[in-house]
Amino acid sequence: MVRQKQLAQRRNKLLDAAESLIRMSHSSEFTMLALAELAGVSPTTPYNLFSSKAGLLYALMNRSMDGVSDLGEIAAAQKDPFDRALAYADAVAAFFSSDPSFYRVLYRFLLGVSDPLHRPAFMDRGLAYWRDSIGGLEAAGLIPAELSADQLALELEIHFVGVLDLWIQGELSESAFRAQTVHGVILLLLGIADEPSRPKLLKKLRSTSSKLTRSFSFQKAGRRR
Amino acid sequence: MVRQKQLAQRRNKLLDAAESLIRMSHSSEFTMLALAELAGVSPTTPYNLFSSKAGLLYALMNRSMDGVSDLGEIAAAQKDPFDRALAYADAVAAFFSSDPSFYRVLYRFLLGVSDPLHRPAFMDRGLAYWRDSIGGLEAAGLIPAELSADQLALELEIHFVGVLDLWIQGELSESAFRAQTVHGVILLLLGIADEPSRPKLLKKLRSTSSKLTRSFSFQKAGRRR
DNA sequence: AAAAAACTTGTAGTGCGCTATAAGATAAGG
DNA sequence: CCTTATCTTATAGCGCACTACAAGTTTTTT
Repeated sequence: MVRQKQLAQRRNKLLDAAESLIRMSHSSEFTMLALAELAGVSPTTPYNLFSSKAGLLYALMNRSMDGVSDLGEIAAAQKDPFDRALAYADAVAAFFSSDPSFYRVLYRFLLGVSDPLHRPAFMDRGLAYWRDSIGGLEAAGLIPAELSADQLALELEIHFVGVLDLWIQGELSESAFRAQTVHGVILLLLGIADEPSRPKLLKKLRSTSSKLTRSFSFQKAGRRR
Repeated sequence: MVRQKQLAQRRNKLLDAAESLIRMSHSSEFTMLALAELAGVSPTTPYNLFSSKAGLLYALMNRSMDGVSDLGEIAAAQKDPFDRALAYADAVAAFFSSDPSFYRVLYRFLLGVSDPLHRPAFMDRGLAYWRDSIGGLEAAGLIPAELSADQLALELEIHFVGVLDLWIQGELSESAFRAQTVHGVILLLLGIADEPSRPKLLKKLRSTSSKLTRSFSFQKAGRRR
C-alpha cells in the first residue's frame, strides 16, 4: 500500500515537473534528464513510470483534461438544445485557448505520436463530451432518422480535431480558434434545425463569422463578405 | 544552367529514394544515412538540399499531391452542384486511401512537425480544392448571405483534416475514412440545401452511414441505428 | 528480525538526427 | 586554359531519447 502511494507521488511529481518545464520554455523540447533532475529522481525513473516521453506527455494531457467535465455542467444550464450545444462548443474551445502556451505545445507534440494506451482514452473523453452536448437535441427528437446521436457526436469531434490542428499549427489565433469551433458546430447543426431555430442559428452564424480571422494566403486573396 | 539541372536531379533522386524506403518499410523511420546510400549521394547531401528530414518529407508530400488537381476535373463533370461537391469529397478521400501505406505514414510524420515553408503551400492547395468543390453551389446562389464560399470551403477543409487525423491514427479503416469524409460533407451542406435537394442529401446520408465503422470503445458501447 | 520481493539508482552505451569543417570535384566566367 | 565560385564529399562529433544491467534501498512477507 505504501509502495503504490509512493509510486503515484513520483508520477505526479514528474507530471508537475513536465508541466513546469513546458510553461517555462514554451516548448516540449526539454530533455528527459532535465525532467528527472527537476523532479528529483534518477534519469531512468521517468522511463520506468511512463515508458517514454510520449507516454509521459499523454498522461499529462489526460490529467490536465480532468477539468473539462465540469465545463459541460455549466453549459448544460442552457434550456434551448441548440444553445446548449453551442455553449458546450464554446466552453471547450475557451478551455484550450485560455492556456495556449501549455495546450498548444502539448497537443502539437502528441499529434505526431501514436500511443495506443493513452490516445483512445483521450478520444473517448472527447466523444463523450460532444455526445453530451447534443443530449438536448436527442431528447427533443430533433435528430433525424437518417442520422444518429453517435454519428453527430463523432462529426462534432472530428470538426473539433480539425480546428485544433489548425490552431496548434499557428494558423488560427486564440480568438479565431474559439470562433471557428462554434462556427463549425452551428453549420453542422443547421442541417437538422427546425423552422423556429433555423433563423436563430443563421443569425449566430453571421455574428460568429465576423470574429474569424485567418492567415491563409488563399483566404486573404479571395476574401469577400 | 547545368548546375541547376543536376540539383533538381539529385533532389528527385532523394525524393524517389525516400518514397521507396517508406513503401518498403511501411514507416518513416528510415535513417538519413540509409536514404543517402540508396540515392547514391553523401550523407550530408540530403541536409544540403532539404535542410532536415521534415523538409524532405514535406517536399515529398507536395510532390505527391500534384496529381490531386486532376481529381477535381473529373468530379466537376457532375451537373448537380451538391453531387459535384460530394464527388470532390469522395475523390480526394479515395486518392489518399488508395495508397495507405504511403500517405498514412507520410502524413503521420508531418503532423507533429511544423515547417513554415512547405505547410502553407499544402494547406492552400487543400483550400483551393474545397473551394472548387462548391463552385457550383456558389454559381447557383445557394450559399446564404450569412455564410460565404470561402468560409464554407474552410469548414470543409477543417472537417477533412479532422477525418485525416483519425485515419492516420488508425481509428478508421480505409473505407470508413472515405465514407466519413463524404458523410461530413453531406452534413455540412445539409444546412444550405434547398427544398428539392434536401431529401436527396438525407437519403445519401443514410446510405453513407451504413459504411461507417469505428473503433472507439464509446461508439461500440452506445451504438444505435 | 531475517529473508524475499519490488523498485530505484547510477552508469555506461546505442542509434539517429543534425552540424561543422576541411578537402576534393566541377561548372561558370575571363 | 586557368581561375574562381559553388557544391559535394568524407569524417568526426554533439545532443538526446532510450536501453541494459549491476548494485543498492526499502517495503513486504514470513
